[in-house]
Amino acid sequence: MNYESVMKLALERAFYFPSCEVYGDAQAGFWEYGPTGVSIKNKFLELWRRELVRRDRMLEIDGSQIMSKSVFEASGHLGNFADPIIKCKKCGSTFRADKLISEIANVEIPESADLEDFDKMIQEKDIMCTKCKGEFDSAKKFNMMFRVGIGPEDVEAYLRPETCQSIFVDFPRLFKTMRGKLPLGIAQVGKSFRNEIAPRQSLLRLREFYQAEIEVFCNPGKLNDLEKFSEIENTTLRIQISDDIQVMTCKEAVDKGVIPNKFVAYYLGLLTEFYEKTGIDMEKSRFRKLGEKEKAFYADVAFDFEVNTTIGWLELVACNYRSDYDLSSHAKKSKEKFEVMDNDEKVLPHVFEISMGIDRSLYTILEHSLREDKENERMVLSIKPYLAPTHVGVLSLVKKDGLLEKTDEIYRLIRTKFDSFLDHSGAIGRRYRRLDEIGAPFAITVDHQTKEDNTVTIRRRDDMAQNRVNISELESILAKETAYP
RNA sequence: GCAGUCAUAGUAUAGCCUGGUUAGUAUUCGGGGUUUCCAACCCUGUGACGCGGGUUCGAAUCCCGCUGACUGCACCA
Repeated sequence: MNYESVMKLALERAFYFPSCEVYGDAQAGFWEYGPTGVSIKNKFLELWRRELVRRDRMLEIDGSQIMSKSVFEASGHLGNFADPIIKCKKCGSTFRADKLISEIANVEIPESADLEDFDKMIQEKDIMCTKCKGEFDSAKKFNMMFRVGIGPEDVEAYLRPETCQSIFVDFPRLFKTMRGKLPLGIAQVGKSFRNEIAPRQSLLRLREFYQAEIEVFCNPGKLNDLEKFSEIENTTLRIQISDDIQVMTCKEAVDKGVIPNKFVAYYLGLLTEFYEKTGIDMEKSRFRKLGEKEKAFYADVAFDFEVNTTIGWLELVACNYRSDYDLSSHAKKSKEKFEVMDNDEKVLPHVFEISMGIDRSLYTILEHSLREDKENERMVLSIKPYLAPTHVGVLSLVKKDGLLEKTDEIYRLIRTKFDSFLDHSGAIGRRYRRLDEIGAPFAITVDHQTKEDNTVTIRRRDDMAQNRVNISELESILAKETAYP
């Protein structure tokens, strides 16, 4: 389905909707998850925990969203996460100072240069606004981080622009107290905040968004010395090489040098196995190796996991080999020790990061799962049962003849075990359609026969087929059908 | 941030040009009835002009500002 249909469903069924929408001064880039959206998000994260965190024995933490200024001085965000901008005094157009100067005067000034250097060059070269020939105001830094003031003294601090900084600063304590051994994965789910210039397209470009990040700390001398690589060596990856997407196993990718080492390949393999289980159409996915100019300021080698949607390729995960950039910066700034022992060797670990965009992943799952069943005139969200916001609808065929009471009884039996929805009102077909739209994989219907022999029908969402089972079997059937893979 | 288009119930829309209606329609949703296994039908009810200002006797309609959405450019750790 397309963006428009997903958006319509999201609004109608409370998957997600704009934040503060009753007020006129609501700002772009902030969206809320409704009950249906939260339910999918929780299940998606549970799958993530199972397939990555637990599988790989990672440690999960939950850090602060507000972090001190020093953190971002060390991480480089205060310096690098800001763009030098200049604004025309006359028409108000804003430009990237470094880009404009290189375009017009053909002089390269690094974006991290002092602001005075930009002003000087603009004066020297007599650069005017390209739109209205107006004069420029002096250059300013636009930092994408949200600044906050702590306490009555208004002490400078920032909302984190990525969740991983707490993982880095917590690393020494975690390694010691959790009896860490390299390679060690530390994971975190939470919100990050970026003051985007142009937030767009609901969940796809937010100012406040969810990340599920994993930082794997490793011995840089042992990137090809990884026993568990055998677990995924035959997992196939789809990797973009020049203009083609090539399909190859993790092992082949390493042997051919497409991926620099087993360590990186291992995690790209895990990630692939995870996304296969989310129901995203993997035929529409690719890993793309980023060029020098595209990479983040801290990344050595970077692969983006991207998925093709109706609005183009969407970056769902950034996989960055950050080397010792973060740990050495924090070590230097904090004067704490970040080296650890790896057997007899003292090393400052390198970091490989798997930074997942949750909101974008959820959108993609919705887009790839939503389909129109024209034959039966219905919209169906064919989402994996273990990700469905409602597992099962519990319906009475009619309200009278004691069926309502019987239905309530069955609902009470399963409501704490599954996400269940009780519905008595209206035509049975309408109630089935409603469940189809929010992706409930099953519907239990109580009919007259139920009173005679204690059986109910179970209807399957995807093919509308029904079969009759005894009430005593319900729990085990549903448990089996909605279980995580 | 720039440019263009746009903003009316939960959703999708009509009305705006040419100012005056009880703001229409479809669907959804609540209550009731009837039928009972795939959005049927009948009765009934709830529900909207993004926010702020201006013009006018009178503004959903005309004007200005703001906010948002969409598309393109720029940006994107």
